[in-house]
Amino acid sequence: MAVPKHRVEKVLSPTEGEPALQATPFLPPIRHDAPLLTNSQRMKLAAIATRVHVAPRTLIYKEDSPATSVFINAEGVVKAYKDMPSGRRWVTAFLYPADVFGLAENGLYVRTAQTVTQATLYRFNIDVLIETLKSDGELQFKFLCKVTHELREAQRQTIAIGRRDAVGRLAMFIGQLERQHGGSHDIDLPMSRSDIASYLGLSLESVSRATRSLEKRGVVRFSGRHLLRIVDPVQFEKIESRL
Amino acid sequence: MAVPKHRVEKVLSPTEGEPALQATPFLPPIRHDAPLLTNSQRMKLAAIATRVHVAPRTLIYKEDSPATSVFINAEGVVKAYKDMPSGRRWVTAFLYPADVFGLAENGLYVRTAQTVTQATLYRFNIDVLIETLKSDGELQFKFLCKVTHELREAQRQTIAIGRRDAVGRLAMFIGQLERQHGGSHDIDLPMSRSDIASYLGLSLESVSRATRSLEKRGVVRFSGRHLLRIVDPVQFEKIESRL
DNA sequence: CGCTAGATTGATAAAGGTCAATCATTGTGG
DNA sequence: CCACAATGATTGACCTTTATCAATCTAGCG
Repeated sequence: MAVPKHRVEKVLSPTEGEPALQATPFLPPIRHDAPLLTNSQRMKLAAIATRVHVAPRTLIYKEDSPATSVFINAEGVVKAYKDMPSGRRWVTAFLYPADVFGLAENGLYVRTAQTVTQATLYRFNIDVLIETLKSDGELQFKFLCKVTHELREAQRQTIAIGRRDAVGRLAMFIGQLERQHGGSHDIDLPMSRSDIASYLGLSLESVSRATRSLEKRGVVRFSGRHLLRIVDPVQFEKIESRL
Repeated sequence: MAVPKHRVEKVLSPTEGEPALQATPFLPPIRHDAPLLTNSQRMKLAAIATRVHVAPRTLIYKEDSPATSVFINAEGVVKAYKDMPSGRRWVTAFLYPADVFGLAENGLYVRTAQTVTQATLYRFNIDVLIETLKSDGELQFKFLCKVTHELREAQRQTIAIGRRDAVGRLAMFIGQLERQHGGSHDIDLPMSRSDIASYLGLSLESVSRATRSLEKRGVVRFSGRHLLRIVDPVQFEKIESRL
């Protein structure tokens, strides 16, 4: 990560309960809200990480550049995207707190990562992290669970994208965010309509029409462009899961 | 896996070079064809696995059933799918040799898995595998690389699905298979058109029209319904990567 | 040799993409 | 504090593309 002139990156000291990983493990016990990492594992990770604070819209790394770091998000939203030759942009993932990102392929980053909101990140040197994981089977297993979890989420997103109707795609996206917010019906959409469109494989006009449609039907209600409430959860669920 | 009357499953002894895992690791050296696992790692895995042979169209496990095994494919093609409430079926992945599948979520399988062709599988007891991985950081790291690799592939598929045009989606699918076959321009499509449609989020009619279109344009040539050759790789590449 | 599941082809209608104009919001400088 | 610029969002008209429904065809297989 380049450090620009006006210092968008600040190094901070580690904090209680961080870094965290969110995942549904292979085997029970369930506890969706239970932290995946133990306290001592968090401390072990914190000891080899740098905790940094980054401003909104900051580039974290670029596609195809040499990968030196792996990140765990502690606070804020980050987007990972790929710019296609045509000029079209694909947002492949939004990273929320307790998400890992920056896993390289053959020493290079696969996507470009950029903050959406301001964010707090734990940055790991990739070699140090790999060595730490190899020498601690229990800790590495947590990472294995996490990546598997993200694989399943990616496949779920594929299903969402495969839907033909824009309203359905948007509903699935909102549903993801709802779960992210711990099931609250008040949901924050920090990203732009254009980012949502790039994520859902829609034109931004379609996203706009879809939000409008949900609002008109009385399913959701917007307060400004980035805050919404699901006012008819039953109807919402029906739209979300209708395939 | 239920063992039916006419014995679709046969237990065999391990074979040289198996089980294998295919993945591009985090860091170089590259070598796409290089095996991820060392000989001794393969032997270690073979020692805790059962090698089974299964007939075409055999159900391996069902969605939401208790997960007891993890599988590594050694030979043949397996599909993983989910049946939606509407009756629509989503094929989320085709598993080829050196692919892992059956990674559970909270003790339950996430998809249904079924052989497309006849297949040879290495079956692991999930508890035994987890213990083995936890106690061998190097081996577990190979699995971490593999799952990360599959995560990236899943995201690439999402991009493919996001394309609007049927011909483009099909081209990306054929491109995947081409890479799977080690870059040969002669490609085997063992799955049905209907499976391809479910995988690409298209109607099977659209898949049919798309194959027809590619053939008419002289980009590919079919020999029967399950064998094709890319006769114009330049044109093919153009269609595949046009976004 | 006919039967059956899978595949192809055709006609129609629905849905989103695209282009273009307008509106809203945020941030900036006077 | 306000006016204005600039970016982002919305709306409308039109067009392209695919899903759907229906009929027909083909390849395996008993």
